[in-house]
Amino acid sequence: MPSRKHLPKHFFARDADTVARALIGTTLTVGGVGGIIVETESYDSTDPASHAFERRQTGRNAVMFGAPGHAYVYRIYGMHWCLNFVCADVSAVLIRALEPRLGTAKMQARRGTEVERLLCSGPGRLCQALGISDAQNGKALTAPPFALYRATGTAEISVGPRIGLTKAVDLQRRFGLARSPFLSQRFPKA
DNA sequence: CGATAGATCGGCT
DNA sequence: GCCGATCTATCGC
Repeated sequence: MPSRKHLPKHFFARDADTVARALIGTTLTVGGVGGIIVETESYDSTDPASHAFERRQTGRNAVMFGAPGHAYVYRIYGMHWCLNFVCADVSAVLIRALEPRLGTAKMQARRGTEVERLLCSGPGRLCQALGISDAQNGKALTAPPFALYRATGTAEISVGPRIGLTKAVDLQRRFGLARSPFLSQRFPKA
């Protein structure tokens, strides 16, 4: 386990853009398995791509209307899970990629590959590697099985358009650790 | 390398 | 009915 400080609950009680950027370089573990967050995306209620656009509450997105600092997990394309952190004012941050650090053997077994680059580089892969499913939906990020540890230093952050969307495709709400080999995709040049 | 197809199903209109 | 905050395999250059 990293001997670093846990992120406090109020870390998440800010707008999603701020939290998405601040999360780069922090360490996430679930049941002791995880690594360094290298890629995130932000979604808020003004964003047509958000599940909670215009604060429309549905059965699926209910957790986004609760307190910040909780996990919002949903199924996508009928077969993958995506992990989000709920932030202030009905917003959320999608966790898109980790640099694997802890429990890599377990991640390899769950993912069915030895290739480190393919363990947590993408929101669906990351959930499979960490054992995330709807069982974690609504759980607090400040208590087991979750653990989040503060970043050690500053890092150069890349910013660009988000991945896989058909709405609001030009918003610059994807954040990444610059030049990390564990990004789900490269960031566009300038 | 980029483009494309297929898998697969819950949530929402 | 339609479609998606994805992934993998496969095809073409």
